[in-house]
Amino acid sequence: MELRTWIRLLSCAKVGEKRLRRIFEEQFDTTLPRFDVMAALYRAPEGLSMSALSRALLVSNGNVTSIVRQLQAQGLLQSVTDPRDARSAIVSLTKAGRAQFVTLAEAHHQWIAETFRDFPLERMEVLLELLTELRALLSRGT
Amino acid sequence: MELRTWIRLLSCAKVGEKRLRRIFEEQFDTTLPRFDVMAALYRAPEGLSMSALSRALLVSNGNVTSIVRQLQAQGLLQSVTDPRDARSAIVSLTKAGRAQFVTLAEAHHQWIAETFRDFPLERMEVLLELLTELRALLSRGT
DNA sequence: GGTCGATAGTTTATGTTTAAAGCAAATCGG
DNA sequence: CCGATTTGCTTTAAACATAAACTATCGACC
Repeated sequence: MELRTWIRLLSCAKVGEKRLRRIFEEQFDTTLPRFDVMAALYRAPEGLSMSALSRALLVSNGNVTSIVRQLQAQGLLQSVTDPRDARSAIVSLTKAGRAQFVTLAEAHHQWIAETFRDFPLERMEVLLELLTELRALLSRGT
Repeated sequence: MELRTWIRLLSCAKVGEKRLRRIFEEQFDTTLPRFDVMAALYRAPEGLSMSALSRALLVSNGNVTSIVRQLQAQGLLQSVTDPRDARSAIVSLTKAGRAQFVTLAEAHHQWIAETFRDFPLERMEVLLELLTELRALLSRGT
């Protein structure tokens, strides 16, 4: 039963990500990881270091490097050296990046609203609580 | 709230997969996708076509090609042309593949048992049910 | 039989992801 | 002040993943 629950959770994540990837790809010619980076930066207007980004997104450091580079090439984010620490870069969204993110977030939200439309609110509350509990167990001993 | 639930679900999947990947990598020098392929084949002793595999695992056709090739190179699975249809290959685990899978599945099960140890059974039941319901919504209109 | 569309797989181009190795700057212990 | 370690980030190699283009076969219809 634990196995079934785990597999079902993975399946939900996979199906949903597939859908979202397609939306971002078809409608906006971008990808989910790029959206994730932009979302993290949108929540941190003062910017984030590469390490902070990689921690926030649960991806490796090298991975962030390449995604940031692409977004930077598109002019969606900027990177400046931290005056306190010459090793560290502070990455933040540009004006264009914020505008682009708002558009993407809108589509994201719309997909979520539509998908969860028929999911009763009180069940959603229970689900959120159970997932929170599960994540605590999963993160145990990290 | 729907957004938070969705994000939390993704987070659970990501953290868990990270753990599992590490276990498979460190202890058995293999990967999660290979395990997934082997699991699907273990459940189908008579074998599966490439298309059936890719449908079962929710991954693209070309992706299955490369993973199968690697497992084949390790002698863990075999591929024969379907006598009914020369286009189609029937892939199945070898004896060595089944033995290897049993070992991997054991480690997998152990990780799940340990992770979910403190998750009360009746909550687990509710979680499984909610995830099942959610997956139905996610798969809607595929 | 011969053509035409559909199906099964592979290949290719692009992108994501990790671990590990490497580099440069910061920090710490003497 | 100065070597040793740590920390922040990039690079590299290998694996995974997709979509799109391609090859080969099958089936159906004439």
